[in-house]
Amino acid sequence: MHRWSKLFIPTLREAPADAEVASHKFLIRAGYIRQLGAGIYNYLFLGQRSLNKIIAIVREEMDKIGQEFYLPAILPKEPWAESGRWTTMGDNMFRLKDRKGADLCLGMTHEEVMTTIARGELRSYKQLPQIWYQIQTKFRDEPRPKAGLLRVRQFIMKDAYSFDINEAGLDESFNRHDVAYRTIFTRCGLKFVAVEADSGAMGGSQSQEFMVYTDAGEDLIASCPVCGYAANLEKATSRLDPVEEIEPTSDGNPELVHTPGCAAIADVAAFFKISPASDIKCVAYMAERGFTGEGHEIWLPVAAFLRGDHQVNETKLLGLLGASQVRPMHLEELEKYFHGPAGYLGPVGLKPKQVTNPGSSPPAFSETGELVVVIDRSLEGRKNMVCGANKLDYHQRNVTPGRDFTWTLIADIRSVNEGENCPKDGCAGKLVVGTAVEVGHIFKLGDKYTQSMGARVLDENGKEVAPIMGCYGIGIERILTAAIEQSNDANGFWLPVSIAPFSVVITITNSADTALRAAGEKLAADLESAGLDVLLDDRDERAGVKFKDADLVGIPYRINVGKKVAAGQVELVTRATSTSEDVALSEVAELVKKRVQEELLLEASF
RNA sequence: CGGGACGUGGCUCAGCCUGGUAGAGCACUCGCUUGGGGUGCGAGGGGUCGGCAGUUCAAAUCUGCCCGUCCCGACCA
Repeated sequence: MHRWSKLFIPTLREAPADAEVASHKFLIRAGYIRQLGAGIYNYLFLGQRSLNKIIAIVREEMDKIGQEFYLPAILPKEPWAESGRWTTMGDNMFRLKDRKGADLCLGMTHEEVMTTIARGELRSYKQLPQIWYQIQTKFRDEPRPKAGLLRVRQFIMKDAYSFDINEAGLDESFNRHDVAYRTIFTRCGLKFVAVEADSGAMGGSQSQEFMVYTDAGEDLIASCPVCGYAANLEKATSRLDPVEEIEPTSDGNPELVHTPGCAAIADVAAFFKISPASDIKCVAYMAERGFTGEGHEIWLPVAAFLRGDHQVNETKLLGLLGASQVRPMHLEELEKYFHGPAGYLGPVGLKPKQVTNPGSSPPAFSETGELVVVIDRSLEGRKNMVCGANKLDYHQRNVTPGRDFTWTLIADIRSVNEGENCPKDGCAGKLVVGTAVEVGHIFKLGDKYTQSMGARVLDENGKEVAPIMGCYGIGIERILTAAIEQSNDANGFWLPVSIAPFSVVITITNSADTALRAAGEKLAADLESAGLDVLLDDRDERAGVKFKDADLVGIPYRINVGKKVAAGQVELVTRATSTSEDVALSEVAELVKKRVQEELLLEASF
């Protein structure tokens, strides 16, 4: 029996000043967590209890498709050196040395270690497929931890890895995770959406994120309310309405125009009395692509051109270039590659590098040419546009892509905007953009790790092949955080029964009244023997204090044992709706049990 | 890593500009009181004012350096 009077549930009347989002404030006020350092938290009794319930659900569903391992959190350098990520992971990896001076790191993900196991043990296609998972603490030295448990430096992750002999097998493993994840998030009571996602610079053919819409989220999701299309903004596309071209002037050929002080898109549009959609904007980057033999970064100059009213999507650009990062060009670099100043950059007269391995990814570029010129698809077929002239205070008009300038690559490198047309054929929907929290991610890795680390099995023809992998993650704390974000009010929050630390709290309104105490004790025992997690609030506090605490800490049901007990009645309060109903003391245990079971069934009935 | 803010008892904050006894509310302890939405009264305990150095007769207060935390951006699951 859990008696509140004996437990450590340090509730706070006020939230710490540095808590911004609801989940952060309430996790602390409700005594779930306490901060130890930036992005480092102690999980107290209620918090740990809730996380344990989440973990139990994850484990139950994962056991249906895979096998649970437990890998170390402290890892030697070698596997990371083999995959190349010892270098490329950069500062996000916590690194340390042992007493002998050997390099170690704290695990931020476990592809390498899992691949080490596969390499050592798997020999035949007959041993495939394999799905291995673990529930483990991960460490990532986030540049900016924030929002309580939303972005932290130590967190619990369920990570799974699949090994298959071929693409069809990977499809199957991927789909099984898709189903498992949907079941897990549904059972946890989350209103989630599965979206197409970017698979990152490491490649991979398919990538899907599980998102919960909330203002506290850091990801932007574009979705179509008509057909259900949903994608991370890093990946989302749209169909653009055709742009009405402006009429050419004079002979229709590019013409230099003096445009003093027009360094911004808005200035240019106003000067020429055109829509920004008829202006070509230039964003100049230096992109990092790998390392030289000596370990120096290789930087590539890149000019990205797109419509004046569009924004560069750097994730798309990175993927296109096979680059690990981009940064804006410095002034002297602009001068070197464009021979012109910022605000007046344009594509005419540039010397683009050429792709030397067409059709391959990532692209390789010729030595000839000065920079990689990338233009967005939306410029294809356009004409008579305005762009910078690579000369201070001058623009050009009558510029037509293809006729007046060429490029290295043409691709979708822009971010969609709310209100643009859904990209699905025949769909008339308009995209909406919302913020969301990522609670899970599944994606097809391919053979990057098995290839580079030398994992090989024999296929049915006796030929050596590298198994292809999928990897699949769930952020345990983020499930709790997202659940709080989606269900809170001024007084606190309420969790789904499946992940709440307790299903029901029994509030003895006056602990000094021995009859009430006895009734509460008996009711708690009854509910407990009915299989429910019960918290008995037997503290010597005023009723108001107990009500406030009960509303705060996330427990979905409350039974008030008070003066109506004399008439054989108690009150059953449903936290989510703040509704109260009088129920016979003799029947309330059965009723609550029924409600709880119904809710669990509903959550499990996906 | 760039920009900004902050650091005073467990929490929320005042005091700092203009240097001179360290404060309030909440929380905590004890007593009484009250007993259905954070009761009321009284008496208490608790703070190297983030750290170090400097200026000064004297520093929470002024100066410098460092550390830490939060927010925006960059980055990232």
